[in-house]
Amino acid sequence: MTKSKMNNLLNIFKTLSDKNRLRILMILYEKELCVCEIQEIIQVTISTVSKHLSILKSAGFIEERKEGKWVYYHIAKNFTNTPLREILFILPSWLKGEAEIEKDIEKVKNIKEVITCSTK
Amino acid sequence: MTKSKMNNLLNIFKTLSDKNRLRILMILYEKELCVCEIQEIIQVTISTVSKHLSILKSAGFIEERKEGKWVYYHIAKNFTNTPLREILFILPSWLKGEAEIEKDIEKVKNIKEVITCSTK
DNA sequence: ACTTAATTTCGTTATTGAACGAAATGACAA
DNA sequence: TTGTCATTTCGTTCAATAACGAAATTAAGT
Repeated sequence: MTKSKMNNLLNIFKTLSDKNRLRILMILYEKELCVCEIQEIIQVTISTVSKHLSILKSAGFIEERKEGKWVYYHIAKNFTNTPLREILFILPSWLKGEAEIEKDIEKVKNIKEVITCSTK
Repeated sequence: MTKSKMNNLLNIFKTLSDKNRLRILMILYEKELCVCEIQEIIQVTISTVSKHLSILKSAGFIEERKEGKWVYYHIAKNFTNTPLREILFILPSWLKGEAEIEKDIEKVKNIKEVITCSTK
């Protein structure tokens, strides 16, 4: 059963109506990251990060890739619909220069190559 | 005190996260309408319509024009920021063909030229 | 199998937001 | 100024959602 355009669009807007989800999207534009790395940057509990990721994923914004113990998330490459594709394309331009986002991106760059979530 | 890009964008997405507000926007693309005409179409109480309109207005999506006893609302012509302008431009294409929206638009076309809110 | 680490799920709490009806406000006409 | 109609504001109720910690799940490595 296919969702209506209306419900799909509402789901997209609701997904984007949370600051931490926008922050997560913006850091994923920079680099594919695992849950614990995202938690390092966003600074909420791991369960909250996981919940945000599941919301972003079910709306089609991000995709996951499992590798060993880790689950990596990246911006979606396969788009399920037009609004999603167009928003993913334009979103970074809307938040460019925002101080909080720039800080997060800076943190992404300082994340070590080898994952060391528990031995941070 | 200027709002941050982040808060502005969040406000835009929150404003668009409600079905009745999307319906109101879509009928206003068709034609400038007063509060009671919008109520006729959307079918919620007048106070609820008024609340939605104030939210749409404060986010910059619509503007008002007072004429006698009536307050007419139309899609904004003066944009306060980039995301707003771009979304207002593209939104109709995202909801084109949606059954519920088409029905609302049909109702707009059948609204009489002379306003007769109380003598409907 | 057993332990450890990463992630998800569950149950709870606190906040936000949509809807309603009633009361208040604003504008015009008699 | 009084009455009427359009709209907004206020107070309340109910549903949705973000956050947390604890428990459950999943995947290696020993």
